[in-house]
Amino acid sequence: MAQKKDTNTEHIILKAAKRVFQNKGMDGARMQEIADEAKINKAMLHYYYRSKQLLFEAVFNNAFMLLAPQLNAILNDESSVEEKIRNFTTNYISFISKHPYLPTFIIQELNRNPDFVLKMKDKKGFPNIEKFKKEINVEIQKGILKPIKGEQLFINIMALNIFPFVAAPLIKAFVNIDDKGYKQLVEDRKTEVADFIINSIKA
Amino acid sequence: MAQKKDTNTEHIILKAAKRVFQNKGMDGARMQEIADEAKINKAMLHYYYRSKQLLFEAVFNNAFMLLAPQLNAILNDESSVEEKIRNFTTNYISFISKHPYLPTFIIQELNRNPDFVLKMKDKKGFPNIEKFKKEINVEIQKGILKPIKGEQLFINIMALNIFPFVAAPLIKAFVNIDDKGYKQLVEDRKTEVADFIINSIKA
DNA sequence: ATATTTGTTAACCATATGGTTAAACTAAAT
DNA sequence: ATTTAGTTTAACCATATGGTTAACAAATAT
Repeated sequence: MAQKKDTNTEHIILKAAKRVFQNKGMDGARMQEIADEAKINKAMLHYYYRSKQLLFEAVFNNAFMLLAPQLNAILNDESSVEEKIRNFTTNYISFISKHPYLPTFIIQELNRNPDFVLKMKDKKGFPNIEKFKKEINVEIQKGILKPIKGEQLFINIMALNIFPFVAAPLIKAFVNIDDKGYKQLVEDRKTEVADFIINSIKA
Repeated sequence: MAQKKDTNTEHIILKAAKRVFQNKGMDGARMQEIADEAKINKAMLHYYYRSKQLLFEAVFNNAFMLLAPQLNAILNDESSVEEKIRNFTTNYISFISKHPYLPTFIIQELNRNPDFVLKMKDKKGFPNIEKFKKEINVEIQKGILKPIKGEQLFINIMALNIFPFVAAPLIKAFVNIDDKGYKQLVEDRKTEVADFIINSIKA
């Protein structure tokens, strides 16, 4: 029996699909374009992934599973809240700078199909906020932090870190900067954002 | 001569197109679906708007021109920075709660076609950040605010206000709340977000 | 060696889709 | 009443698109 060489063609397809789905989204992506990108016959896409939907889901799961550990870093880490925020902010911005498509892609497709996230919730490794909430409350009790709800703080951290990537074109226009200026601005945020948050919540 | 009744059919089409484009985006939207939504013949869409692209642009400009004045409120208002942030946060969250599709739609389509924002920049009423930056610097000089770059503060304000709407499905999953809980959470943010920002920047 | 399974391609198919056309309809102007 | 110009519809068209098929090539098992 000939063994599947899944490492080769199948992976080439996935990488090509990633590039195309990232840029065009599910609706805008074309199977032919993915085939061209992978430099193979269009039939191969169906041979390995059956349908556009399944190929898309492979790409989406892949993207989501890349992002989830980043969030778990802040949620399940053992350090103090301040340390966690500083570490997360630097790491996350570095990480996304290398994969700038990721947050936009995930958010866009979840808006298109909100049920999608329910499938994710079941999988282990899906970010859970409970431990983080407890730690916030402990530090509030200790007088280290001002009172704030863990949910709201978590959303604020996400917002300040992720939004600049999701809204990049809008920000470039409003702040009136080119790609270089934008890159610098994002780089500055690695420390700016952490300071901004810590300033706000420290008692 | 029969007079154009542009107010009627043309407007019905635009409203239907708005609903469909909001939910499906340019790529996911179908002309037939818009026609069905408007309860008219598909040919009418082309009669009044020539092409899908032009109909889409009508919807997009409409949406953008609805959002722009909201941002100008904070950028060109005469009150103190703290007042501006408090007013903007309450008003903006109220406004978007009534049009929850708006930010997602605009951001999604700008990512699909970043050149689009360049056309917007020329139009008068396009948000400009310069006055806001000066006012920040003045209040920093006066010792009212801690040092912060106007651009970064502006991005932070945008992020904290807009992100929860753009990433609604993600947030609902992470924070593990239903629609009702999400609504309450957003309602709370009308004051939470302003406090969070002010806490951070006040000297 | 050869049968068998797996990988790959070109050609094809059904349907969806944006867009067009020509004719019918409506209502005001003459 | 008839002309005139805008409005609306059904039918149509060309092309794009996701997906399939059948034949062929390559690898593996017997």
